[in-house]
Amino acid sequence: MAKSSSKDSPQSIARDVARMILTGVWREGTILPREIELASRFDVSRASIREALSLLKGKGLIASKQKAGTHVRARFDWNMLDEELLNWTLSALPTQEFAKQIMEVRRIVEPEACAICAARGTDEDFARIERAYRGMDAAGMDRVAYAEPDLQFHRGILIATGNDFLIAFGATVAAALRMSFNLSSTNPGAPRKSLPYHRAVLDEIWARNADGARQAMHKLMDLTEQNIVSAMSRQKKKDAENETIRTKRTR
Amino acid sequence: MAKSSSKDSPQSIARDVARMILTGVWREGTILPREIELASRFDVSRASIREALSLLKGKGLIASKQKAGTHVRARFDWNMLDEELLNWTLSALPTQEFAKQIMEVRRIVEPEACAICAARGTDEDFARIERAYRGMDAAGMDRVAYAEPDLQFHRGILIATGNDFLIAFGATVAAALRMSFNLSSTNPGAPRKSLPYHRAVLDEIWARNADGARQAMHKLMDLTEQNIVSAMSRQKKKDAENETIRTKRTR
DNA sequence: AGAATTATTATGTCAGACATATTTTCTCTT
DNA sequence: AAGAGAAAATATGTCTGACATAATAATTCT
Repeated sequence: MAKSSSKDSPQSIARDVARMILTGVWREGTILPREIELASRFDVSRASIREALSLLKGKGLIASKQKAGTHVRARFDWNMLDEELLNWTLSALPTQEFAKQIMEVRRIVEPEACAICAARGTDEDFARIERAYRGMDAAGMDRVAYAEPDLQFHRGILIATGNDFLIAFGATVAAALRMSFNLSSTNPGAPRKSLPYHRAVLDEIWARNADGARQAMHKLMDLTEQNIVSAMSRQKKKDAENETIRTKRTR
Repeated sequence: MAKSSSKDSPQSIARDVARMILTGVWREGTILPREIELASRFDVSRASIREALSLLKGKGLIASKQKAGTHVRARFDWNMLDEELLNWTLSALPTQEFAKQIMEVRRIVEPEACAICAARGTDEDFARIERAYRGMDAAGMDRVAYAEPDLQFHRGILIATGNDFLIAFGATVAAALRMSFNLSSTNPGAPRKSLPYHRAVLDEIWARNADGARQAMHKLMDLTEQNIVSAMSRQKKKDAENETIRTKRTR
C-alpha cells in the first residue's frame, strides 16, 4: 500500500487515493477505509484526510454518507476532463488505451476549434498563437524547450474560440502533450517534425480560412497520433526486452 | 452578500462562493476574505469553510497560499466541464452566451460520438439507448417525465463509444438538457417534437451506419439549438415586459 | 537608500470532543 | 418463526482552540 515515509500533504494524499481508484485497487462502489484508518495509514490528522477527500469529491471520484462511509462513485461520474485527474491517470497507467482515447477526443475537438478560431479569433489571439509558434521554432531540437510553446500554441487556438468549454478542454490537450513528451525520449527528433504542420495551421488561421484551418489541424492530429502510436510500440518492445532479461535473470 | 439564515453545509457554501466567482463579484486574481471572516459570514466553523474551499480547489476555481490568502484562479484553469460547476453557472447566469457556447460544443462532440457509437457500440449499448427512447415516447407530453430518458438517450450514446473522455462529456450534455428543460416552460410542446429526430438517430445506430448516425445527430442538434434560441428570445421578451411593468409601477 | 533582520498574519495542521444519521443488533409481539 | 419496532453502535459531519509554517510587512542597521 502507498504508505509513505513521514509527512504527506493533502494534495499528495489525494493523488495517492485517486491512483488507487484509477488503477482499480478500489473499484466503483468500494467503501474505502474509514477516515481514522486512513489518517493513521498516511500518518496525518483526520482533518488532512478530510481535506484530501474533499478534493476528490470535487472531481466526482468519491462521495460520503454519514455512517455508511466514503465510497467510490460510478465511473460515469468521474470528471476525466479534469487536469489533475488526467495527470494522475497518465502517471498511474499510461496505457495504449488511454492514448487512443485521448487522441480520439482531440481529433474531434481540435480541428473544429481551429476552424472557429480562424473564423472568429481576434488579431491579438492570432499574435499569441504566432508567438507560441516562434517559441517552438526557437527551441530547435531541444525537446524540453519545445514542449511549453507547443502547449501554448494549441491552448491559444482554444482560447481564440472564446468558448469557455473549449478553453476548459485545454487541460486534456495539456495531458496529451505531456504524454507525447514522455514518449518522445525514444525518438528525440519527433517533436520537431511537427513544426511545419503547426506552420500550416498558423497560415490558415491568419488567412481566416476556416476550412483550411480545420484540415491543417486534422493533418497535425494525424501526425501526432502516428508519433504516439509508434513511440508506444517502441516503448512496449523495450519493456518486453527488459522483461525478458529480468525473467532470465530471475530463474 | 449571500449570508443565509442559520446553517449552511460546506456544499452550499461552496456553491455560494462559486457563484460569487462565476458572476464576477470575485474576479480572477481576487483574494477572497480570510477563512475566519468567511466562517463568521456563513455562520459556520473554519473547518467547514476549509472543506467548502477544498471542493472548489478540486474544480480549479481557487488556490491558496500560506499567509497570502486564497485567490481566484485564472479563468483558463476553471474546469467548466465539471457537472456541479455547470449547474451552478446555469442557475447563476443562464445567459444567451452560455447557451450558445454549450450548444457549440455539443454540435462538435455529439455527432462524432454518435458515429463512433454506431461503428463500435455493442448490442447491449444500443438496447440501453432504445430503452431510453421508449421512455421518451411513453412520456408523451409530460415534460418532466420526458427529461430523464432524454438525458439517458444522449448519455447512452456517449457510453457506447467506450471513450472515458466522451463519457465525461455527459455532464455537459446534462447541463444543456437541464437548461432546455427550464426554458421549455414557455413552449411545453417543444421537447416532444424532438422525438422523431431521436428515432432517426436510433435507426441509424442500429443499422451501424456511422455517417447516417452522424448526420441524424447533427439534425437533432440543429433542432435543439433552434428551440433554445427561440425559447430564450421569448423569455427575454417576457422579462422585458415584466421590467416595463415594474418600472411603470415604481415611478 | 538598500540590505538584512524581525514581527506579523493567514493558511496549514493537529488534537479531542460532540452531533447526527444510518446501519446493525436486539427485543418484543404476533 | 417471522416481522415490526426499539435500542445500541459507529462513521461521517461539525465545532473549538491551539500551534506550525511560510509569505508578507515593518523595522533596523549599514
